[in-house]
Amino acid sequence: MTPEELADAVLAAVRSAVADGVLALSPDDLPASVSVERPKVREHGDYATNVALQLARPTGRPPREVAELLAGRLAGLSGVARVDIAGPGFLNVVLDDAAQGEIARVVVRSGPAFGQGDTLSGQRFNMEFISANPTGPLHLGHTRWAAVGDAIARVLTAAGAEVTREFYVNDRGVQMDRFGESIMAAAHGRPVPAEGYHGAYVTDLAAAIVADRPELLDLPESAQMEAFREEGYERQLRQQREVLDLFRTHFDVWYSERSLHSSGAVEHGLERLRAMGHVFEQDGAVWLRTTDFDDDKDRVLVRSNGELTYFASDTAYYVDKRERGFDVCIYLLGADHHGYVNRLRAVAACAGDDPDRNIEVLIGQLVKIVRGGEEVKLSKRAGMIVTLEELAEEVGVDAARYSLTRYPVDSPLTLDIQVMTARTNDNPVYYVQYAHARIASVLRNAEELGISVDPDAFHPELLTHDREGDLLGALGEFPRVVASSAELREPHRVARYLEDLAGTYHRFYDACRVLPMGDEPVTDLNQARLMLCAATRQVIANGLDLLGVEAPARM
RNA sequence: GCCCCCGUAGCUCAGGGGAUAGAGCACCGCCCUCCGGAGGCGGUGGCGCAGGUUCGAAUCCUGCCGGGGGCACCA
Repeated sequence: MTPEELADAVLAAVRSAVADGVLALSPDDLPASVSVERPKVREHGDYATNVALQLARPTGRPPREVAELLAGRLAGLSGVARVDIAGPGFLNVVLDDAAQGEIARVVVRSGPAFGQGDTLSGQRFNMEFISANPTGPLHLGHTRWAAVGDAIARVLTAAGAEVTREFYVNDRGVQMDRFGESIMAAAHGRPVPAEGYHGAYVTDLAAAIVADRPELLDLPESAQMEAFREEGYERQLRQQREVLDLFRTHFDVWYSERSLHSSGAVEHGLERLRAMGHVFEQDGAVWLRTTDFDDDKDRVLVRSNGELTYFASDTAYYVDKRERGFDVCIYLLGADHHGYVNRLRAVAACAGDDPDRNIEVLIGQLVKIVRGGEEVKLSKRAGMIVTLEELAEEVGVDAARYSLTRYPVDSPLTLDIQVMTARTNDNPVYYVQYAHARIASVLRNAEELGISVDPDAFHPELLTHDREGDLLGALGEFPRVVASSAELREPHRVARYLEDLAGTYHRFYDACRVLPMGDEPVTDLNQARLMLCAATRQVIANGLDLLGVEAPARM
């Protein structure tokens, strides 16, 4: 019996108690769902629910009395061995061994689909992240968003949502000209302007462009700058895409800011806001009255010199996303952009949307990187940057993605390159992958012995050992971990769960012999434990996949 | 000045109102007669402070203290 099935059964018990008149509860107070959780302490049963405590107030009865009413109804369920009332009114449910062991069969039968749910089905999400300027390589901060944004998208998809990953290309604005000027200067061997881009990549870019198109050097100054700018743009964007592909982060849409302007989307967006009545003119500029919706100050859309602001693009872009049919627009931004939260939410409100539903701005704290405890300084302007590419090469894509997704994004992060490459318990990705490889090895050995994983020849009631029960319980948690990770946009929960699961497996493995020893005959218990191994392997693989990390059969 | 994030074990961090607050590292002591020791077992040790809400608070609210980040007709 899975926890979800038990939760449904508990709810049914509540409903029947109300229908029979033993529990006085108005329909409004009937809970939509009940919480069933895995207690931390074994003595508290396989599952515990606090419904009785929650129903005490609306029914006007002491919690333990409510608990007793429900306990009787639950005890009769098939698969339930015992129901205890504990503490203030918890219901502690003990499953019979067969009902608990069934989870292994469910997992193996479901395969890669185990853990997927439908809590978000029917909802369309636009997940925008990274959105870097195409003026340089992706750096460490982008790397965090690449890993986390992609993992959020995966988790949302697993919860049934339809997700589009989108990268907004900031290919408009003065930084593009600075970029072009920088490349042009480097191409001529001149010093790059102070306001320009100074990384070594600029010199490389200039050399590559000149090698391919030497005729650019003969163009007049301003045409030349534009030519270098456009060449640099195209190459830099391509480089970003290639590196992201390598990092297993694939975008569905690369949305150019220029196209937003050339398509008329900006005018259209502004018209929309004007129609909603939140646009006004003052001091020769056009403003959006975001203060109508909790922003600190109103924001300029069109400067007094007639130029559109970056904010105007953002605004039109949001309107455009919604018109493309997305229910929820998620933005993943760095902490240095936290001031944008209120104004973006205000944009949604100005467009007539619900800022609590149609837009979500997730703020990620910054990443610091150290090497053996010594900080590696980041400065894009000075050219001393740690790029996504370098990090992935140095520590590997798996270690980088895992290390970046195992923490909540709202906590600042310090990563030690030495730890990320360590093949020890310091490095959780190895701990989890090792568990997977270890199981794969057992499964290989089983195959050589002619023992197959067969859900039809499985005796769940034989899994009676405490360590087996722990493992089965942990496997049953996975779908809810996925659902809550999706709901909260917190994929790190999956990582933490996997670490816990790996530990639970190692303890099981240590206590329970899976395969027959020597030339002993193959027993049903061997088969049952093998099924448990196969189920655990499946869940680890499914979980790692949600993080974009590989599940190796050998290491 | 205003806004955001963070204060949990010696260190790095988990803990979306629940029962005895967890993990890894570090330190001490154990476990190789066969399935991967990249593993397992045991020990030491903690919620910044003060109120409030609740049957119940690390978790929610308020204030304070301490640390980090941010305020634009920049992009």
